[in-house]
Amino acid sequence: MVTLADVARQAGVSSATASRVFGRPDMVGAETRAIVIEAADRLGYVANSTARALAMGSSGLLGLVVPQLSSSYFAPLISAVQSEVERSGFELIIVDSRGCPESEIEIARRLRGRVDGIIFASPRSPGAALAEAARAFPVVTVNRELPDIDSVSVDVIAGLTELCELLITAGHRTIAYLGGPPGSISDDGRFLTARTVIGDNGGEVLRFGPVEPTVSAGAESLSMLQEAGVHAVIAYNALVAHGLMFAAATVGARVPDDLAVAAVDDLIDIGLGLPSLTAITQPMGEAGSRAGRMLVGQAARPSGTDPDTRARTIQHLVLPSTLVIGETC
Amino acid sequence: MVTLADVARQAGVSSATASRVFGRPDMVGAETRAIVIEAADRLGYVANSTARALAMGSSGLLGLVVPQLSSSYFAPLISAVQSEVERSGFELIIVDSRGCPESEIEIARRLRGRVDGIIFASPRSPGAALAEAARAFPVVTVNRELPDIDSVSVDVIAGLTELCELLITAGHRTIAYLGGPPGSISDDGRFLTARTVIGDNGGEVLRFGPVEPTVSAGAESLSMLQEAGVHAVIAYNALVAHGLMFAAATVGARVPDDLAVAAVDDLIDIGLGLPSLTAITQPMGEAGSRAGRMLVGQAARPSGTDPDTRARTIQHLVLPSTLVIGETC
DNA sequence: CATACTGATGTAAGCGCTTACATCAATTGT
DNA sequence: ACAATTGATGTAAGCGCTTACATCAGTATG
Repeated sequence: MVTLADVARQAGVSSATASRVFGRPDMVGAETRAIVIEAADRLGYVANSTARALAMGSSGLLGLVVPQLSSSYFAPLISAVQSEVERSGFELIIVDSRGCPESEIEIARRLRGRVDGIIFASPRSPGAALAEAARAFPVVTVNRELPDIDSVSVDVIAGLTELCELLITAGHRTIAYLGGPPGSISDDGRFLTARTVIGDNGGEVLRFGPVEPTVSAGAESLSMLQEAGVHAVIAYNALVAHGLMFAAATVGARVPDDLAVAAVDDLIDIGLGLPSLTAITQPMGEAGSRAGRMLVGQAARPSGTDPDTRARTIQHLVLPSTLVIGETC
Repeated sequence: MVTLADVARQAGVSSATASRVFGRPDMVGAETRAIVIEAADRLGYVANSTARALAMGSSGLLGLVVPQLSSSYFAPLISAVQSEVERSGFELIIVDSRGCPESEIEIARRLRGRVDGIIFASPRSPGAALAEAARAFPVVTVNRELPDIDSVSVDVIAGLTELCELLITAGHRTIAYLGGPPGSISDDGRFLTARTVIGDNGGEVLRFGPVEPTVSAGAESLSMLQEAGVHAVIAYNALVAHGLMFAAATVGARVPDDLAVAAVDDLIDIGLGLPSLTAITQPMGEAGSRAGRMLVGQAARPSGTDPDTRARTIQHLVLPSTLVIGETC
């Protein structure tokens, strides 16, 4: 392993100068700089970022904790966070909590002292545990607002409200909400919003599910809805909505005439030639890059500054979701 | 930030003892150990893994470079690598190379000196660049065999051969290969294998595509195949196969009678009530855990040992793929 | 009872890097 | 021509941890 000292010796300068060549090139004479660089890559020098991290008091690593890595919901977020973070010269370490609240905080413990900050995407842990993880440590949450932690959330509620009003305007009074796997805070919120908005307009919401996030689960749910006599459904997920539509096509039910279909996301267009889906689009990529920027902002702040300066205002950024009106309702 | 020294002072021991309490608990008297631990969590001590890494000469971090994070192909691999690596007390840092060969090696440069080893999943970079990245540094490749680098690959060729024979046996002589995005080494390999096997049996392979990995792209490809008059197709991807089948159903073509369909993977079952797909299943999870284990094995080997001991034999592990015969051919 | 051994703890020297401070030559101003 | 300023470089003190080695008491052995 070739070290800075080796490079310095080879170049005939002190290790301080060698260090400066990489860290603050403008502090070094152009000539010396060239010699050092030349020496460095003759020797194949690669900076040891561990040592650098220790000396500088920060690792240049940021953490991103997601409930599920292979989820198309988080994919654009992960990708955006990664770009944003790399743009600022940080490295990203992504950890999959497997949707388990305990492992979220366990991960936070392990990551602390190794990374300069953490983003929790849609965390399921108790707020207190998260707050604890965030004390005196840069943390940003996504889709979860906690009093003392910066956050960026996507306001599905607004889009959902709009959607409910659309359905009401279209004459629907009984509307099904086909919900997702239990344990999701957002799922409850969505149902409640739908119930409130629709209730305020003299309608009624029936909650169905939970169903798995798959096309077949959606397809299988159709009979359930038909038996209940509903003619409008809000599916928590586009895959499920597609399943419903596919099953409807199979049994000869027309969309939207016999069944109006809408979804809370539009993650996937499997392109079966089905009518275009009315769905609430969530700007997860945008959320990711905002969260990334916030975290970089916190982490870059030199930790030595006095408490007053450090006591920044907590930011809660809320991004609007968009209702995209398709042919399905 | 509370350090080991703080804990030691609080506990009234030397920092060496405090260190040992965490690193080699059995070297410390039971009583002292209790006192130190007590002090540590009264103070809320979290070990600084950067410092530990520097002192011990290894970071406890491993890297995994994938061409696409949000790919269902790599999802089981990523997940398995993560489990394996965590089981061994390492942390995993996952980086998305966005399928770009240059960024693969750029990432390798950045990661080096920060992690103890790297897994490249289906790398597209030139072999020389990878070999360079792996010199005197633990590296494992997945789905790419290079002379000096440990690897684990999934032998799609074997399954594909079996598949071709199946099609030949079923009486097909002209078979379409519907290929994926360009630049994939494996895509070429698959086509060539198919051509060889089928050619050896007096058949002929027509290459179509490239098509995108989506259901709609598959659906749109049907007419192309029909015009060419083929009655058997090997799709590089299950989504595409599903699209073909869906389109076939739409135009009244029967599967497998009018068109035999097979796919090289079975990543997704969108469950449209279509006949079960004949496909080659790739054990990506297994590949991931094997690769993880290999890398841990390399990385755990103390780097100080003499060259003779270090010169281990290069391992190339090949996992068999399985041909799962469904109803589509 | 002196000697050798054992096990627990302390001392201090790094790990490879950054950076405040000191140094020194080359400029600049008067 | 001399002090003051500037810019480039060297010196050395850490960053928080691990660990080889020294130390020291307590036990076992002759």
